[in-house]
Amino acid sequence: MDKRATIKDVAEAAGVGVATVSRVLSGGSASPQTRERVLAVAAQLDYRPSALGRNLRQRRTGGMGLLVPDLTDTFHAQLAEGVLACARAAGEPVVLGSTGGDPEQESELIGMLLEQSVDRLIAVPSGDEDTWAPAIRAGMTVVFADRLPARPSSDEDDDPAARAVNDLMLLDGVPAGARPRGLDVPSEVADDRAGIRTAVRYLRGLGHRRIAFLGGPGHDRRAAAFGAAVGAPVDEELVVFATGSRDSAYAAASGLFQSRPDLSAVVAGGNVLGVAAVLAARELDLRVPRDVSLVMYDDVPWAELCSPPLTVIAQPGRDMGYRAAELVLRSGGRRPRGAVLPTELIIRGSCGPHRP
Amino acid sequence: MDKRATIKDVAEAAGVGVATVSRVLSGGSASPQTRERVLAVAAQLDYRPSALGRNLRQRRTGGMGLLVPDLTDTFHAQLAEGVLACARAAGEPVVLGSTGGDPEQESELIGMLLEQSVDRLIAVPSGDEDTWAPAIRAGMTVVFADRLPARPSSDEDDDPAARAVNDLMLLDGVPAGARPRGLDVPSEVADDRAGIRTAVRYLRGLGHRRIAFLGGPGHDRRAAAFGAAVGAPVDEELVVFATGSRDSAYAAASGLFQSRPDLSAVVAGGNVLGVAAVLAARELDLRVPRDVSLVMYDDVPWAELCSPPLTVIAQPGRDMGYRAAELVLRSGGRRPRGAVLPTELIIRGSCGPHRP
DNA sequence: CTGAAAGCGCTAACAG
DNA sequence: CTGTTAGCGCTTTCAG
Repeated sequence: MDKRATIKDVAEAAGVGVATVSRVLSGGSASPQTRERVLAVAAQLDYRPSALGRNLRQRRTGGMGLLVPDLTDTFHAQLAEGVLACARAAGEPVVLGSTGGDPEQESELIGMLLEQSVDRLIAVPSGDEDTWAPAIRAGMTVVFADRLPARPSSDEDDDPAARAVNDLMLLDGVPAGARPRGLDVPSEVADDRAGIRTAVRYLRGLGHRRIAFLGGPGHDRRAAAFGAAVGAPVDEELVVFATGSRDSAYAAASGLFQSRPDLSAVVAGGNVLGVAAVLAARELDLRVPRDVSLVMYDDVPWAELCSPPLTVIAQPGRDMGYRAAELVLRSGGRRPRGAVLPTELIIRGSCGPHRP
Repeated sequence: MDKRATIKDVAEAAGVGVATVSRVLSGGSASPQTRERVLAVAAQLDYRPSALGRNLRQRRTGGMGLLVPDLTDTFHAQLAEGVLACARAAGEPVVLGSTGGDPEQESELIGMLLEQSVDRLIAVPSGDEDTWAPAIRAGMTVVFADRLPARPSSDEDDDPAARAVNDLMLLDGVPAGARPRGLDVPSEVADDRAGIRTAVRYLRGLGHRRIAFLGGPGHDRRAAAFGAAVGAPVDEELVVFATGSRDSAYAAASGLFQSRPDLSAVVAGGNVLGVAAVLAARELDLRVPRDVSLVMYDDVPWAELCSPPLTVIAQPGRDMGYRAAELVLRSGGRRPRGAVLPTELIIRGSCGPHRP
């Protein structure tokens, strides 16, 4: 009752060799006669092939790893649900890790996955390309979701021109592999350029001129898109970044509102920043949308909870995860580049006309 | 560059036997001299022991499985983060599965974990004890979190008296193992009896008499606690259950408000039901808290987003997950029974005095 | 079409 | 203290 039947048990009970059992169970050739008998015995013994044996033999674990910064960020949870749905359909296990947005923890988790011989990995990356190079080199099939790793800081400083080019390509969703010295990794990301542009245009149409962007780690593409959407010259003070924690997000939002009372609208780069903005505004007695209009990235179930309900830039988190999983599973054939998924501006009640 | 070094490589390079390498790396005895050499070579070769080999040898996979109904339920995400934090600290992998609240999918995932020889499992169960018996029988170490599996339906129907007793014991957090014919599984759950009682008393103190309970799958204990808190006779119409989807939650809330316009307060058994209640109330032009007071289970980051901010029964989701992981990892020694964790009523703005 | 045999990388006896 | 050896359960040549 405690120990499971092995392939050997089945072979003996069916009066065949283990190889035959293996073939039958993995769809190899066998006479209908034998096949039936083996299948019957296997069912009878409630035999389940051990992934352990198979994995060792094939020198790789099936399934995939999934690394996200923080599951309590509802968007990441949606993405994870998508990955899990695809994995479940494929009968494959998913090894999950939460990095807390910390490149170091990310590295450690990659190491752990390597140790487990998990050679397929979906990640919402926190570290830069240097963090990810080892994983690629180790032969892992990785797919990035939601965002791409930043370029190593040394490059940024050394070569601002290259960085600018890179940012532009980033915006267009050009895969890193096509970028100079980048990683060759497919990815599933949202069309941030279009998403942000639509939002900014919408706010402009409402009469807003001083629009701020409130971002978090990994929102560089969105910030760049914001810059492009508002057009030069960008008021740098209106682009602020938090560091990842909810407290930091709140502080950043609060600081923004206080230092720039002239702003009339803000675009939050993610749902965590969105709630931070609402809370900070409320604390400062700024009414949404009367005093300040707000558009938040991510359509989450509780966006409507706010009154008025939040206008959002929806991105298909679940699809993104599902597609990333499909991609990483198809590592056999030609590797598609991944895709840039559409966003949608869902207008609810958190934006109003500019009141001078 | 592509293939990793094996223990054999290290042994050869260090001029020792593989057993010695194994010993050194797992803290066995070895002369300082040898130990140092082995360590040096291992580092030099960037050797990482393969979990595959070890697992097969030990006929078990390290780490643990984690099964939750739905990650986009923020409480489950918090719980998962707790589990991941503990696992990360222990360097153990976590295989995650999302059941969608469906016992059948749950069974399949258990089967998948069995196939992977993952013999430690933390679960927020959806199926009843019959669903879980196979896992236990198979020798898995399981720990339940947040809730316990329901008793099989046959028992319920056959023996209402036993069911009543069981409910009471459930309320007191008596582990299933101590209940007649129950599963012997440790668990980490919140003190629902106290949590609900505190909330009901609070509402009573505000003058509310017609208080409803809005529950979802797995909220039986909370419903029972609610019954106990309001005292007999319980108005059965004021206790309603949704089936798991957000739509169902909304429908249940909406139906409740419409069928019983006399109710003045509702206790939502989880955050999903909480937002459903807010949305349904808003749709029916019921103001919170003027027309209806609301207390929601789960303190989530966005509870304050609502205006007024939601009064909640907080339960330590992260701790719950962390503790469950500790418990399942300590499967070697004596197995503690788990614990009933405290809840806290956090009063914000969604409850007001009863206005007749 | 089928069986025997050789390992995958590792640990746990068992000798030396 | 250390090396040799025997598998863990499975897939995959390679003969038959």
